[in-house]
Amino acid sequence: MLKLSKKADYALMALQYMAMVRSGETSPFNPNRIVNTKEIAEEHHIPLELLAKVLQTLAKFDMVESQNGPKGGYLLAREPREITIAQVLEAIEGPLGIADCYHEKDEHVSCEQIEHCNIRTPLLRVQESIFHLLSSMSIEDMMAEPPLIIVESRKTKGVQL
Amino acid sequence: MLKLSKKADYALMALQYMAMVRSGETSPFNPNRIVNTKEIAEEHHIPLELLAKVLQTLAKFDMVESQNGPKGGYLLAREPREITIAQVLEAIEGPLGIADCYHEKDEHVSCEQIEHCNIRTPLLRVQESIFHLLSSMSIEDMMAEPPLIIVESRKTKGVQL
DNA sequence: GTCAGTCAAGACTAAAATGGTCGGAGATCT
DNA sequence: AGATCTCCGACCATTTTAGTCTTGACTGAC
Repeated sequence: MLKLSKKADYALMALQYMAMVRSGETSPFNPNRIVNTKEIAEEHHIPLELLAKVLQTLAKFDMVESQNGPKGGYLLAREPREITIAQVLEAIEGPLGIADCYHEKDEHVSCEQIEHCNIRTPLLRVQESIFHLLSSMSIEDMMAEPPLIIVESRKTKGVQL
Repeated sequence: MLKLSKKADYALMALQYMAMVRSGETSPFNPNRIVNTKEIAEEHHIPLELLAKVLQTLAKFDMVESQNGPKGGYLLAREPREITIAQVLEAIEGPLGIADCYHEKDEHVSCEQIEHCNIRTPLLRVQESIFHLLSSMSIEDMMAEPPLIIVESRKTKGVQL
Protein backbone atom coordinates (compact mmCIF):
# COMPACT_ATOMS: atom_id res chain seq x y z
CA MET A 1 0.00 0.00 0.00
CA LEU A 2 1.10 3.48 -0.88
CA LYS A 3 3.91 1.85 -2.76
CA LEU A 4 5.64 3.80 -5.45
CA SER A 5 5.65 2.24 -8.88
CA LYS A 6 8.92 1.01 -10.31
CA LYS A 7 8.86 3.77 -12.86
CA ALA A 8 8.57 6.38 -10.14
CA ASP A 9 11.46 4.79 -8.30
CA TYR A 10 13.56 4.82 -11.41
CA ALA A 11 12.72 8.42 -12.14
CA LEU A 12 13.82 9.53 -8.69
CA MET A 13 17.00 7.48 -8.86
CA ALA A 14 17.88 8.89 -12.25
CA LEU A 15 17.24 12.46 -11.22
CA GLN A 16 19.20 12.08 -8.03
CA TYR A 17 22.08 10.57 -9.96
CA MET A 18 22.05 13.34 -12.50
CA ALA A 19 22.04 15.88 -9.72
CA MET A 20 25.03 14.21 -8.12
CA VAL A 21 26.92 14.13 -11.39
CA ARG A 22 26.11 17.71 -12.08
CA SER A 23 27.38 18.81 -8.72
CA GLY A 24 30.71 17.19 -9.43
CA GLU A 25 30.21 14.74 -6.62
CA THR A 26 30.95 11.69 -8.78
CA SER A 27 33.60 13.15 -11.08
CA PRO A 28 35.07 16.33 -9.65
CA PHE A 29 36.81 17.42 -12.83
CA ASN A 30 33.76 17.15 -14.95
CA PRO A 31 30.66 18.69 -13.46
CA ASN A 32 27.75 19.40 -15.72
CA ARG A 33 28.66 16.51 -17.94
CA ILE A 34 25.91 14.83 -19.84
CA VAL A 35 24.85 11.32 -18.88
CA ASN A 36 23.11 8.80 -21.06
CA THR A 37 20.46 6.24 -20.34
CA LYS A 38 22.83 3.31 -20.44
CA GLU A 39 25.07 4.77 -17.78
CA ILE A 40 22.21 5.32 -15.38
CA ALA A 41 20.73 1.93 -16.06
CA GLU A 42 23.99 0.09 -15.44
CA GLU A 43 24.83 2.12 -12.40
CA HIS A 44 21.54 1.23 -10.74
CA HIS A 45 20.90 -2.16 -12.29
CA ILE A 46 17.60 -1.29 -13.82
CA PRO A 47 16.25 -2.35 -17.22
CA LEU A 48 17.50 -0.04 -19.90
CA GLU A 49 14.39 0.18 -22.03
CA LEU A 50 12.12 0.95 -19.14
CA LEU A 51 14.40 3.65 -17.86
CA ALA A 52 14.52 5.09 -21.36
CA LYS A 53 10.78 5.48 -21.34
CA VAL A 54 10.87 7.11 -17.94
CA LEU A 55 13.49 9.62 -19.04
CA GLN A 56 11.45 10.38 -22.10
CA THR A 57 8.54 11.28 -19.89
CA LEU A 58 10.71 13.46 -17.69
CA ALA A 59 11.94 15.25 -20.79
CA LYS A 60 8.39 15.84 -21.90
CA PHE A 61 7.71 17.50 -18.57
CA ASP A 62 10.79 19.69 -18.84
CA MET A 63 12.61 18.20 -15.94
CA VAL A 64 15.51 17.03 -18.06
CA GLU A 65 16.81 18.10 -21.44
CA SER A 66 17.82 15.59 -24.02
CA GLN A 67 20.63 15.76 -26.48
CA ASN A 68 20.86 13.45 -29.44
CA GLY A 69 23.72 11.83 -31.22
CA PRO A 70 26.97 10.30 -29.96
CA LYS A 71 27.97 11.80 -26.64
CA GLY A 72 24.34 12.68 -26.28
CA GLY A 73 22.22 12.00 -23.25
CA TYR A 74 20.32 13.88 -20.61
CA LEU A 75 20.91 16.89 -18.43
CA LEU A 76 18.87 18.35 -15.60
CA ALA A 77 16.74 21.14 -16.93
CA ARG A 78 16.38 22.90 -13.60
CA GLU A 79 18.06 23.26 -10.28
CA PRO A 80 17.64 20.13 -8.16
CA ARG A 81 16.02 22.36 -5.61
CA GLU A 82 13.34 23.29 -8.12
CA ILE A 83 12.32 19.72 -8.84
CA THR A 84 9.99 18.48 -6.15
CA ILE A 85 9.15 14.87 -5.51
CA ALA A 86 5.50 15.69 -6.05
CA GLN A 87 6.26 17.00 -9.53
CA VAL A 88 8.19 13.90 -10.43
CA LEU A 89 5.47 11.57 -9.26
CA GLU A 90 2.81 13.51 -11.10
CA ALA A 91 4.84 13.46 -14.28
CA ILE A 92 5.29 9.72 -14.13
CA GLU A 93 1.98 8.55 -12.74
CA GLY A 94 -0.46 11.31 -13.43
CA PRO A 95 -2.15 13.59 -10.96
CA LEU A 96 -1.85 12.22 -7.49
CA GLY A 97 -4.82 11.91 -5.23
CA ILE A 98 -5.91 9.49 -2.60
CA ALA A 99 -9.24 8.94 -4.29
CA ASP A 100 -10.35 9.54 -7.84
CA CYS A 101 -13.08 11.93 -6.92
CA TYR A 102 -10.65 14.70 -6.07
CA HIS A 103 -9.53 15.29 -9.60
CA GLU A 104 -12.28 14.43 -11.97
CA LYS A 105 -11.76 15.78 -15.39
CA ASP A 106 -15.30 15.40 -16.55
CA GLU A 107 -17.95 15.68 -13.93
CA HIS A 108 -20.03 12.84 -15.22
CA VAL A 109 -17.90 9.92 -14.19
CA SER A 110 -18.22 10.82 -10.55
CA CYS A 111 -18.41 7.77 -8.39
CA GLU A 112 -21.74 6.29 -7.48
CA GLN A 113 -20.98 6.61 -3.82
CA ILE A 114 -20.42 10.30 -3.82
CA GLU A 115 -23.66 11.40 -2.31
CA HIS A 116 -23.40 8.93 0.51
CA CYS A 117 -19.69 9.20 0.85
CA ASN A 118 -18.85 9.87 4.44
CA ILE A 119 -15.12 9.75 4.17
CA ARG A 120 -14.51 12.31 1.50
CA THR A 121 -13.79 15.28 3.68
CA PRO A 122 -11.47 13.59 6.16
CA LEU A 123 -9.53 11.88 3.42
CA LEU A 124 -9.13 15.15 1.63
CA ARG A 125 -7.27 16.44 4.64
CA VAL A 126 -4.98 13.42 4.59
CA GLN A 127 -4.32 13.90 0.92
CA GLU A 128 -3.46 17.54 1.37
CA SER A 129 -0.97 16.68 4.06
CA ILE A 130 0.74 14.11 1.92
CA PHE A 131 0.80 16.40 -1.07
CA HIS A 132 2.29 19.16 0.99
CA LEU A 133 4.94 16.81 2.25
CA LEU A 134 5.89 15.63 -1.21
CA SER A 135 5.93 19.18 -2.50
CA SER A 136 8.26 20.29 0.24
CA MET A 137 10.95 17.78 -0.70
CA SER A 138 13.07 18.19 -3.77
CA ILE A 139 15.79 16.30 -5.55
CA GLU A 140 18.26 18.40 -3.64
CA ASP A 141 17.00 16.89 -0.43
CA MET A 142 17.86 13.49 -1.78
CA MET A 143 21.48 14.33 -2.43
CA ALA A 144 24.38 13.94 -0.11
CA GLU A 145 22.68 11.25 1.85
CA PRO A 146 25.09 8.83 3.40
CA PRO A 147 24.42 5.67 1.43
CA LEU A 148 22.68 3.04 3.43
CA ILE A 149 24.87 0.00 3.55
CA ILE A 150 23.33 -3.38 4.15
CA VAL A 151 25.48 -5.93 5.88
CA GLU A 152 24.55 -9.43 4.93
CA SER A 153 26.17 -11.47 7.63
CA ARG A 154 25.23 -15.11 7.93
CA LYS A 155 21.85 -15.20 9.51
CA THR A 156 21.22 -11.70 10.64
CA LYS A 157 18.80 -9.72 8.65
CA GLY A 158 20.00 -6.64 6.87
CA VAL A 159 21.51 -4.33 9.41
CA GLN A 160 21.60 -0.64 8.94
CA LEU A 161 24.95 0.95 9.61
CA MET B 1 -0.80 7.84 -7.78
CA LEU B 2 -1.09 7.26 -4.08
CA LYS B 3 -4.65 6.27 -4.76
CA LEU B 4 -6.44 4.15 -2.24
CA SER B 5 -7.89 0.92 -3.56
CA LYS B 6 -11.63 0.45 -3.72
CA LYS B 7 -11.40 -2.08 -0.97
CA ALA B 8 -9.66 0.38 1.30
CA ASP B 9 -12.29 2.97 0.52
CA TYR B 10 -15.05 0.53 1.30
CA ALA B 11 -13.42 -0.49 4.54
CA LEU B 12 -13.20 3.08 5.75
CA MET B 13 -16.77 3.82 4.70
CA ALA B 14 -18.06 0.75 6.46
CA LEU B 15 -16.18 1.44 9.65
CA GLN B 16 -17.26 5.04 9.70
CA TYR B 17 -20.85 3.99 9.17
CA MET B 18 -20.69 1.42 11.91
CA ALA B 19 -19.23 4.00 14.23
CA MET B 20 -22.04 6.40 13.42
CA VAL B 21 -24.66 3.73 14.03
CA ARG B 22 -23.06 2.73 17.24
CA SER B 23 -23.01 6.27 18.52
CA GLY B 24 -26.74 6.51 17.98
CA GLU B 25 -26.27 9.16 15.36
CA THR B 26 -28.39 7.38 12.77
CA SER B 27 -30.98 5.78 15.03
CA PRO B 28 -31.01 7.39 18.42
CA PHE B 29 -33.13 4.75 20.08
CA ASN B 30 -30.97 1.90 19.04
CA PRO B 31 -27.29 2.49 19.54
CA ASN B 32 -24.98 -0.48 19.48
CA ARG B 33 -27.24 -2.28 17.07
CA ILE B 34 -25.70 -4.77 14.76
CA VAL B 35 -25.49 -3.98 11.07
CA ASN B 36 -25.18 -6.44 8.24
CA THR B 37 -23.30 -6.30 5.01
CA LYS B 38 -26.36 -5.67 2.92
CA GLU B 39 -27.32 -2.59 4.86
CA ILE B 40 -23.90 -1.02 4.46
CA ALA B 41 -23.70 -1.93 0.79
CA GLU B 42 -27.05 -0.42 -0.04
CA GLU B 43 -26.44 2.65 2.02
CA HIS B 44 -23.24 3.41 0.13
CA HIS B 45 -24.07 1.88 -3.23
CA ILE B 46 -21.17 -0.50 -3.27
CA PRO B 47 -21.11 -4.11 -4.50
CA LEU B 48 -22.32 -6.41 -1.79
CA GLU B 49 -19.94 -9.30 -2.31
CA LEU B 50 -16.86 -7.16 -2.41
CA LEU B 51 -17.83 -5.37 0.74
CA ALA B 52 -18.42 -8.76 2.31
CA LYS B 53 -14.87 -9.72 1.63
CA VAL B 54 -13.60 -6.47 3.05
CA LEU B 55 -15.58 -6.93 6.25
CA GLN B 56 -14.29 -10.45 6.46
CA THR B 57 -10.77 -9.15 6.43
CA LEU B 58 -11.55 -6.55 9.04
CA ALA B 59 -12.97 -9.30 11.22
CA LYS B 60 -9.80 -11.30 10.85
CA PHE B 61 -7.84 -8.31 12.11
CA ASP B 62 -10.15 -7.86 15.08
CA MET B 63 -11.50 -4.53 14.03
CA VAL B 64 -15.05 -5.78 13.81
CA GLU B 65 -16.80 -8.76 15.33
CA SER B 66 -19.03 -10.95 13.24
CA GLN B 67 -22.21 -12.66 14.24
CA ASN B 68 -23.79 -15.36 12.16
CA GLY B 69 -27.37 -16.32 11.46
CA PRO B 70 -30.51 -14.24 10.99
CA LYS B 71 -30.18 -10.84 12.62
CA GLY B 72 -26.46 -11.39 12.42
CA GLY B 73 -23.96 -8.93 11.08
CA TYR B 74 -21.02 -6.91 12.25
CA LEU B 75 -20.15 -4.77 15.22
CA LEU B 76 -17.15 -2.60 15.92
CA ALA B 77 -14.73 -4.53 18.06
CA ARG B 78 -13.04 -1.47 19.49
CA GLU B 79 -13.62 2.16 20.17
CA PRO B 80 -13.55 4.22 16.96
CA ARG B 81 -10.75 6.17 18.55
CA GLU B 82 -8.69 3.00 18.77
CA ILE B 83 -8.95 2.16 15.09
CA THR B 84 -6.47 4.19 13.11
CA ILE B 85 -6.54 4.69 9.39
CA ALA B 86 -3.09 3.16 9.17
CA GLN B 87 -4.36 -0.02 10.80
CA VAL B 88 -7.26 -0.26 8.41
CA LEU B 89 -5.08 0.21 5.36
CA GLU B 90 -2.58 -2.33 6.56
CA ALA B 91 -5.31 -4.85 7.22
CA ILE B 92 -6.75 -4.45 3.76
CA GLU B 93 -3.68 -3.99 1.63
CA GLY B 94 -0.85 -5.43 3.61
CA PRO B 95 2.00 -3.61 5.26
CA LEU B 96 2.28 -0.13 3.87
CA GLY B 97 5.54 1.19 2.64
CA ILE B 98 6.58 3.46 -0.14
CA ALA B 99 9.02 0.90 -1.46
CA ASP B 100 9.21 -2.83 -0.99
CA CYS B 101 12.62 -2.82 0.55
CA TYR B 102 11.41 -1.38 3.83
CA HIS B 103 9.60 -4.48 4.92
CA GLU B 104 11.23 -7.50 3.44
CA LYS B 105 10.17 -10.70 5.03
CA ASP B 106 13.01 -12.79 3.75
CA GLU B 107 16.25 -11.06 3.11
CA HIS B 108 16.94 -12.79 -0.15
CA VAL B 109 14.41 -11.11 -2.34
CA SER B 110 15.99 -7.73 -1.77
CA CYS B 111 15.93 -5.62 -4.86
CA GLU B 112 18.85 -5.66 -7.22
CA GLN B 113 19.26 -1.95 -6.86
CA ILE B 114 19.73 -1.90 -3.16
CA GLU B 115 23.45 -1.44 -3.05
CA HIS B 116 23.33 1.40 -5.52
CA CYS B 117 20.08 2.78 -4.28
CA ASN B 118 20.51 6.44 -3.60
CA ILE B 119 16.98 7.27 -2.70
CA ARG B 120 16.37 4.81 0.07
CA THR B 121 17.14 7.02 3.01
CA PRO B 122 15.26 10.11 1.88
CA LEU B 123 12.23 8.11 0.89
CA LEU B 124 12.25 6.42 4.23
CA ARG B 125 11.75 9.79 5.82
CA VAL B 126 8.81 10.48 3.56
CA GLN B 127 7.30 7.15 4.39
CA GLU B 128 7.66 7.71 8.10
CA SER B 129 5.88 11.03 7.84
CA ILE B 130 2.98 9.54 5.96
CA PHE B 131 2.75 6.63 8.32
CA HIS B 132 2.73 8.94 11.28
CA LEU B 133 -0.02 10.96 9.70
CA LEU B 134 -2.17 7.92 9.01
CA SER B 135 -1.56 6.60 12.48
CA SER B 136 -2.65 9.83 14.06
CA MET B 137 -6.07 9.71 12.46
CA SER B 138 -8.74 7.31 13.62
CA ILE B 139 -12.25 6.39 12.65
CA GLU B 140 -13.42 8.80 15.28
CA ASP B 141 -11.84 11.61 13.34
CA MET B 142 -13.96 10.67 10.38
CA MET B 143 -17.23 10.95 12.22
CA ALA B 144 -19.42 13.99 12.47
CA GLU B 145 -18.01 15.51 9.36
CA PRO B 146 -20.42 17.74 7.57
CA PRO B 147 -21.14 15.75 4.44
CA LEU B 148 -19.71 17.29 1.33
CA ILE B 149 -22.53 18.01 -1.06
CA ILE B 150 -21.84 18.29 -4.74
CA VAL B 151 -24.08 20.60 -6.68
CA GLU B 152 -24.48 19.55 -10.26
CA SER B 153 -25.73 22.71 -11.88
CA ARG B 154 -25.75 22.90 -15.62
CA LYS B 155 -22.26 23.67 -16.67
CA THR B 156 -20.43 24.39 -13.48
CA LYS B 157 -18.16 21.73 -12.23
CA GLY B 158 -18.84 20.16 -8.87
CA VAL B 159 -19.01 22.91 -6.33
CA GLN B 160 -18.20 22.35 -2.73
CA LEU B 161 -20.69 23.79 -0.29
C1' DG C 1 28.62 11.05 -46.94
C1' DT C 2 28.76 7.28 -44.05
C1' DC C 3 28.45 5.32 -39.78
C1' DA C 4 27.95 4.50 -35.00
C1' DG C 5 25.71 6.09 -31.01
C1' DT C 6 22.04 8.39 -29.02
C1' DC C 7 17.05 9.69 -28.02
C1' DA C 8 11.82 9.12 -29.57
C1' DA C 9 7.74 6.57 -30.05
C1' DG C 10 4.91 2.99 -30.43
C1' DA C 11 3.15 -1.85 -30.36
C1' DC C 12 3.36 -5.96 -28.00
C1' DT C 13 3.71 -9.62 -24.21
C1' DA C 14 3.85 -11.32 -19.52
C1' DA C 15 2.82 -10.98 -14.92
C1' DA C 16 0.66 -9.19 -11.05
C1' DA C 17 -2.88 -6.64 -8.59
C1' DT C 18 -7.47 -5.50 -8.36
C1' DG C 19 -12.38 -5.91 -8.70
C1' DG C 20 -16.03 -8.76 -8.74
C1' DT C 21 -18.67 -13.66 -8.45
C1' DC C 22 -20.08 -18.13 -6.74
C1' DG C 23 -21.45 -22.08 -3.97
C1' DG C 24 -21.26 -23.67 0.61
C1' DA C 25 -20.75 -23.69 6.05
C1' DG C 26 -22.57 -21.96 10.39
C1' DA C 27 -26.17 -19.90 13.33
C1' DT C 28 -30.81 -18.59 14.60
C1' DC C 29 -35.70 -18.77 14.72
C1' DT C 30 -40.07 -21.09 14.15
C1' DA D 1 -35.71 -30.44 12.08
C1' DG D 2 -36.16 -27.34 8.47
C1' DA D 3 -35.96 -22.94 6.46
C1' DT D 4 -33.59 -18.92 6.16
C1' DC D 5 -30.41 -15.58 6.88
C1' DT D 6 -25.82 -14.64 7.71
C1' DC D 7 -20.72 -15.01 7.17
C1' DC D 8 -16.81 -17.53 4.91
C1' DG D 9 -13.35 -18.82 1.50
C1' DA D 10 -12.14 -20.43 -2.99
C1' DC D 11 -12.70 -18.95 -7.72
C1' DC D 12 -12.63 -16.13 -12.23
C1' DA D 13 -12.37 -11.75 -15.04
C1' DT D 14 -10.53 -7.36 -15.87
C1' DT D 15 -7.27 -3.89 -15.43
C1' DT D 16 -2.86 -2.13 -14.45
C1' DT D 17 1.95 -2.51 -14.34
C1' DA D 18 6.51 -4.09 -15.76
C1' DG D 19 9.21 -5.21 -19.20
C1' DT D 20 10.57 -6.19 -24.21
C1' DC D 21 11.08 -5.35 -29.01
C1' DT D 22 11.07 -2.78 -33.32
C1' DT D 23 11.35 1.15 -36.08
C1' DG D 24 12.67 5.75 -36.91
C1' DA D 25 14.97 10.27 -36.43
C1' DC D 26 18.70 13.13 -35.01
C1' DT D 27 23.71 14.22 -34.09
C1' DG D 28 28.61 14.24 -34.28
C1' DA D 29 33.04 12.09 -35.70
C1' DC D 30 35.72 10.17 -39.20
